[in-house]
Amino acid sequence: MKVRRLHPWNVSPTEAICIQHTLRRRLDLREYGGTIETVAGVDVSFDKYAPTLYAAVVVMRLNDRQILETATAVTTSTFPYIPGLLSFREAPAVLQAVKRLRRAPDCLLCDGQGIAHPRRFGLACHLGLLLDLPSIGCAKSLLVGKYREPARKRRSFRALLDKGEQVGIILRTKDGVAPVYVSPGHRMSFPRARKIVLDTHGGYRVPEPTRQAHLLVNALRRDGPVSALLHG
DNA sequence: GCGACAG
DNA sequence: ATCTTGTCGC
Repeated sequence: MKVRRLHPWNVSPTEAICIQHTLRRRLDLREYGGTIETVAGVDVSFDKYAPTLYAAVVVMRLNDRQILETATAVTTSTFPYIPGLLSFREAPAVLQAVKRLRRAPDCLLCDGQGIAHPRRFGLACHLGLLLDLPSIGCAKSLLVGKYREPARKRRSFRALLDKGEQVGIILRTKDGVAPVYVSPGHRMSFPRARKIVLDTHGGYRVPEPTRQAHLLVNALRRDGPVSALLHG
């Protein structure tokens, strides 16, 4: 599928922040009315020493939660990991993998934040805008904001607030297990983001599309593309 | 100036 | 994120 060229990638951290301020204004955070039948989970892993990034995308159908397609990509990192600038390190690799999909998914589920970000432009926002797709950020830890612990039972949730505004929700996907941090990326509302995460839940803390993408990138990194094909 | 800080 | 076996708990 097509990828929009919104800006250069070989930029400095300062320029990256400037780009985030510019792109955030193009986000559409209204309730998306379209039908979402397929969700694409994306994830990235990297070598401890080699500057190699491994990306994977796993497309799941919401009806029966069946995996329809997967794609991977191996690239070289050109940007360091800096809190708040994660997308400038991981997005290029993810885009390469997504471009290889035969069919475009209806929504993107990312391993990171959406608008629950200091400049309201996390990885999910960036990818959603570049691919022109509704997107959701589902992170395993906090980047910004404050919240009160949700009840211990599954599906309990509380608002994630930052500087007086809601930027996401803290969602318990399993009884008594640490919650996940869900925030809209692009063309997405809080309620719908929460519903999609719960609908793609497969018994583990993180939703299935993202979890499968995680398993796939690790298989790709450890055992190479051949083994990754079997795991996909 | 001192912490906090997605993956 | 990555380095890694067993082990505590439901």
